[in-house]
Amino acid sequence: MISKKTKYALKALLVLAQNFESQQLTLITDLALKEKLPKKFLELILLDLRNGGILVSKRGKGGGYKLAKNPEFITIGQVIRILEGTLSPLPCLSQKAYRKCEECLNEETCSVRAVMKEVRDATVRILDATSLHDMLHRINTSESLSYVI
Amino acid sequence: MISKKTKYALKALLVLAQNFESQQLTLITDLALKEKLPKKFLELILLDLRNGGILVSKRGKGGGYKLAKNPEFITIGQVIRILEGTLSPLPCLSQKAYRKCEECLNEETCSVRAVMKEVRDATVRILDATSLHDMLHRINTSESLSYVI
DNA sequence: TATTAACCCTATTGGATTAGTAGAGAATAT
DNA sequence: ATATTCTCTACTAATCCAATAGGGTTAATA
Repeated sequence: MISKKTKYALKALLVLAQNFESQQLTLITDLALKEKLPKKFLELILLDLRNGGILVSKRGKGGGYKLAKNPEFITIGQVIRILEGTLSPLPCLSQKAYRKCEECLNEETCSVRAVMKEVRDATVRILDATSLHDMLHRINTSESLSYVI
Repeated sequence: MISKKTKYALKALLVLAQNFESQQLTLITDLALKEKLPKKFLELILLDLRNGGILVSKRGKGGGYKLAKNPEFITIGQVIRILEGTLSPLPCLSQKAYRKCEECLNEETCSVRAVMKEVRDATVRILDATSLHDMLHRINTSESLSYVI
């Protein structure tokens, strides 16, 4: 399960991706209202995304947030890594946040690890290949909505 | 991330899968010792697996645990569903434990859900296709250990 | 330069979940 | 009987999650 934090982040980022062309800054308040997200909580999330290099902000009157780069170059994988720390189902599989499993005798021959590595690889393949731009587009293209068919 | 509970369960099940041919019962104590798992905690896990239909037990002297069916017919997906409740990254995608996302306006057009559905489908595809028997076999077959190459 | 708008940062909190531990109870073989 | 072994309920400490609170800092503008 991904956390609400991550889900809220993605919802807010999609709004910012829609606004990207305009070059304008968007207020936290507006993001919170538009997506029905708790404002103070969203503040923390946006701060994480900013520190993660995905957003840029401007303080003071006339301030706000916008994407740090084109929505085509921001992937869901990046976002989840910032907010969840990793995409891996086991700590011993994470690139970013590797930790040894203390009860594991031999990582090379651990078959739990081997299967979970397949899962991680499949997940990474999807999430690092899907950008905010892709997601925006996907809403309106029925062929990708397999659950509708 | 999968919980330690699930990881411990898989480790114990793999030992039981190895012992399956013998038709013999295995003691909780032996499973705990062999895989270095906390015994009392493992007791609870095995109970869950038994209630989930994956193990059968016998009490009293000469008692113990064994698999309820052939290791070929026990998948990692089943095990994770018993211990984690679901394989889905979002509650609104779970078959077994569906819950609506309260802040979500329209499930049909939610692109977060659409991407996560891809992840869930890929995960399910792997985990429901991998049995305990597969895992045991995989330890000794180098072609599946992609990280060795 | 005072005001106001907006993000920034730290701390706190209530509740849930995780990862166990404790101990008595029930079944079974000998 | 009694050893043994699983069963069941309860408890606990630590951590994480999902917020909320409130003051601090920055910047525009009148």
